[in-house]
Amino acid sequence: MRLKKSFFIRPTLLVAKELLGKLLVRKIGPFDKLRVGKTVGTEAYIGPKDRASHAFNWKMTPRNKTEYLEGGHIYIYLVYGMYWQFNITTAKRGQPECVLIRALEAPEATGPGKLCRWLKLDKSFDGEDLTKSKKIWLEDREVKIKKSQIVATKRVGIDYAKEWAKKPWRFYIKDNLYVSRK
DNA sequence: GTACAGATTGAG
DNA sequence: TCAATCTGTACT
Repeated sequence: MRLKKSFFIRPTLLVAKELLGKLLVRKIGPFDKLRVGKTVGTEAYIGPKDRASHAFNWKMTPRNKTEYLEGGHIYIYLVYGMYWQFNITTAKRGQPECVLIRALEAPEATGPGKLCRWLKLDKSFDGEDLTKSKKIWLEDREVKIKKSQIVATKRVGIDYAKEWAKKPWRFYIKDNLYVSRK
């Protein structure tokens, strides 16, 4: 069952945690080639107060404007000139908050950059509505992830954000092989 | 117009 | 440890 708008329009930290264990479904190309992966790692970005967020201090640029969309949309952007980052917006329209999908349970998708390459996601998906799209969406599962299975640590690659870099806003499923980095 | 850092990755 | 690689942003 596809996740509805009401799932995403909730506190970002809660959405980040509850996205763990959900299925990301992607249909590719004219023949609807199917790629499905369980979400096993996420990070929350809560602009405008979060220094690590692109929308810190209400900053809005052509790049990050989709982060201001209503919960349930895709915010995708290029980092380091070569990797796409797949984010899902949360909260109400005008609130620049989102969840970065860092890890799927798929051997081809180790890391957020490779994840997008595997799913063939790029700028054309920026602003896509996950609750309506025919190409990509999230599905609920019978199996719920227990609280004790969720690990919270600091986020990756944002040391410049000083005290915000220490916030335990990265969530992943304990002992999952596809989460570990290096 | 120019300069430069960055929500990463894989090779060495 | 470090380079690849390029967009957005902040400068001049």
